[in-house]
Amino acid sequence: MEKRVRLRYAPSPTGPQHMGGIRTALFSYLYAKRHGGDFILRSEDTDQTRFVPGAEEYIIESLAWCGIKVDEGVIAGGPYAPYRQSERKELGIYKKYADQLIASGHAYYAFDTPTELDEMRARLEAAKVVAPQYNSTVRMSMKNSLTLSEDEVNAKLAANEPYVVRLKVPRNEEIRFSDIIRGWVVVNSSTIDDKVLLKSDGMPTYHLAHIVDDIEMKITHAVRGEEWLPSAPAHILVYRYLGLENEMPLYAHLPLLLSPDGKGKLSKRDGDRLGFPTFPLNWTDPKTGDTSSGYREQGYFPEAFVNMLALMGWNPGDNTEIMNLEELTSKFSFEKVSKSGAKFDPKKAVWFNQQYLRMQTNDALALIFEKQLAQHNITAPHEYVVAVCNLIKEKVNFPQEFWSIGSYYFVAPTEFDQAVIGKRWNATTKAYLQALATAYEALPTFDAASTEQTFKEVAEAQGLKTGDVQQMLRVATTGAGGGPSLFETFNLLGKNEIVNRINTACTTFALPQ
RNA sequence: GGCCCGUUCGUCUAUCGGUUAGGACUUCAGAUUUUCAUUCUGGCAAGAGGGGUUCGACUCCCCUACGGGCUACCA
Repeated sequence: MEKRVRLRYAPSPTGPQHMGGIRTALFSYLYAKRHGGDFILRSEDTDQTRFVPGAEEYIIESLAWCGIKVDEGVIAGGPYAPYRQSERKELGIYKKYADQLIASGHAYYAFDTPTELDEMRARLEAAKVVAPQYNSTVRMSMKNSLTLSEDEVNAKLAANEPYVVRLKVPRNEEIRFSDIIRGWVVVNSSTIDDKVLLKSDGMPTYHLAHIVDDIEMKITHAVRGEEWLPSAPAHILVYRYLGLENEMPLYAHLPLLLSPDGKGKLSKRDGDRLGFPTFPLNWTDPKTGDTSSGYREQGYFPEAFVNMLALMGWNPGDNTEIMNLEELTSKFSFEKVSKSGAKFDPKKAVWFNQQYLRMQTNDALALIFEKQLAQHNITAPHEYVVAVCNLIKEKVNFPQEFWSIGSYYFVAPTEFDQAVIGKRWNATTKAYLQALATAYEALPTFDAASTEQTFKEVAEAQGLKTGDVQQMLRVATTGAGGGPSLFETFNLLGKNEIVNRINTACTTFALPQ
């Protein structure tokens, strides 16, 4: 029988998850759902010094916003609860596995103090050792259960002296494993250090914790960033020494998201510097009070964000680009994940949002616009707002641009495009607008067709080309030099409003000397 | 420095030994819109370099260069 596919996203709650983390979660989710399996959220809060309040809630809210449903995990609960490693420590499972490794001779106690470790590194560096680290050669000159007598070790343990448990990595052994994305990776064990498995505070490190939990939670595929590739061989060793190599999940190391200008992996600083969000949601640092911007607050549709993220390092194999979560799920596979890092392109992100904005119904957009209007104490009939959205949605990338581009549909403009006025406003155009106002006043029906017709007739009567006066008419009535169809706009605003605005412009705009 | 991973248009990518190397973003030009935006059409633009293997290499192998990651009692 096929094993049920189970993937987890296991972030450390040390701050907000940035878009790269969300992508890792997304790929895990897509694969799990593609194969009818489970998506689990686990909190890897083993570093108590770096714990940030609110970070866990943040990640849960981020996933929810993206439409990624958690089957089991923190908050959601499930058969393998608890899903927080700080709570799982109380179960004694990490210690149990560590003890097993010590018993089988694959791990050992180490009593070295931080100072002694620093001295060791300084010594190695001074001796120009190629790879200065706590390893098979160095450990024999350190304070641990390999160099101390059994009595000494027991005495230290009995005296509650602080200790860590380290993995006893063999010297000069070839470790090979198959990564779903990269294929065979071969590493010599001499390049790996004796990783700390259990810290002196009793907490496991990531190296032990994720393995124990992946086994306990029956995880079948472990998806994580490429930054974990160098320590993967050590993880293979742990599985091997635990006798669990056959139950080991398949690893998939994802290529990294890179900075747009090619300086390393994508970071919050890149976003600040280049002006785009790196987080899914706004985040306010509880310590400093600084707020980092998020895609949601920037006006991105979650579907656009997810779509954009999915296409960074993955493609469906054809030229399809616009895909919702269901389509992504039906097409996802690790075979189509690329091996190389992907530079993030903020412009393409904007393009994705534009695509999704246009897919929205006018009704849905009106609901968004109405919230903005309410902030300006404006209420308008829903049908009217729907009609306005229909006109202006082709001109924006984000919903929040609605107000800045379309406020004149609700209030008379107070600011006018001075560049156009400087170029077009003169006695001739003024006379034209005055005549047009009079003609509009007399119109029995005031719709797009009739206002356009009249606009042309009056121009012709005055011997003017429509091109000479059209933009001035737009500025006089909307304040802006460009915009949606002018006569459709007139149709919405109505005769009185338009005539008033033209007259106001004629009396307030100063003629050039 | 050491170790690991990678390398197709400026960017994201398709190609799984034989293609005029395709698409998208960006950009440019034209058309439409009596403006702007949209839309449409078209253009510019790529296999890092050097060796092999092969009838044939972007595709397989090696070296070099470049890029990235890791090198904590952080994940």
